[in-house]
Amino acid sequence: MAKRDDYMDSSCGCSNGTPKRLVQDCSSYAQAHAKKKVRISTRTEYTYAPYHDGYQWRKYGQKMIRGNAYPRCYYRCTYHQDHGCPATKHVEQTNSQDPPLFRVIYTNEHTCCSTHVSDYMASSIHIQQIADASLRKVEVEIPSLTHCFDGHGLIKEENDAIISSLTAISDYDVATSDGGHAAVQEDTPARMSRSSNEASPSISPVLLPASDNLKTDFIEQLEPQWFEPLDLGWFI
DNA sequence: ATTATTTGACCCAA
DNA sequence: TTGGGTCAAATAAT
Repeated sequence: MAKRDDYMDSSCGCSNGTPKRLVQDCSSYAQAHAKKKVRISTRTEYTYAPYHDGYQWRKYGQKMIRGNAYPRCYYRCTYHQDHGCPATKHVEQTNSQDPPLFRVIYTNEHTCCSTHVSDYMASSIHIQQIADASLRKVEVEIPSLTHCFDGHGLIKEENDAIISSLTAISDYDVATSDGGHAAVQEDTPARMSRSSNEASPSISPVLLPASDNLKTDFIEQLEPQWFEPLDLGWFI
């Protein structure tokens, strides 16, 4: 097995193209350790979905950090061994709210561009974050509504409608930004990925038109705390 | 059987 | 000596 410093010599050639989030700190700095041969880029993000950033990660450790209530989990790129990708990330929960907010510290850029998902998929993952966060918040505040309709839940259906409508909006953006090559009605990798995610709600393959009313209602129901970490600027 | 995760041990900089 | 980061054997999941 490669020693821990072996991959530090790799160059960081490609941008990772992760979905937009609240980026608190984005910096490059020379490590204090003299034996490190390259500058190591790091950035810290806060997100409600630390495990869905468009890349595949493998956990290699977990540690309780002094002064923290929650453990820090260590992940490296799944293709670390195959392609020598140097990207790693640390994930730690920052509070006990519902949904909990996570701090994610990314170290090094991906060099395994084969793992890089399209902006389309990243955007879809972003939509999923918004919908899931919205669903969890409503379930906490109005738990009785989640038991409507034989347990399938009114809220879940609303959630699916939100996802469908937001996806339609996103699809329109993609279709108009890539010269019309995006096939809105086809099953996309993003949609297939979502359907295979056990934590994700099911999504109808039939896309609903993006309703201005729904869009407006959705935005009005969101409190400012949901805008900032999820960066809804692109949506508004 | 293969792949991913868990977790105690180890390394090393501060 | 301490604490953060990583290793690697054991275990779990697929």
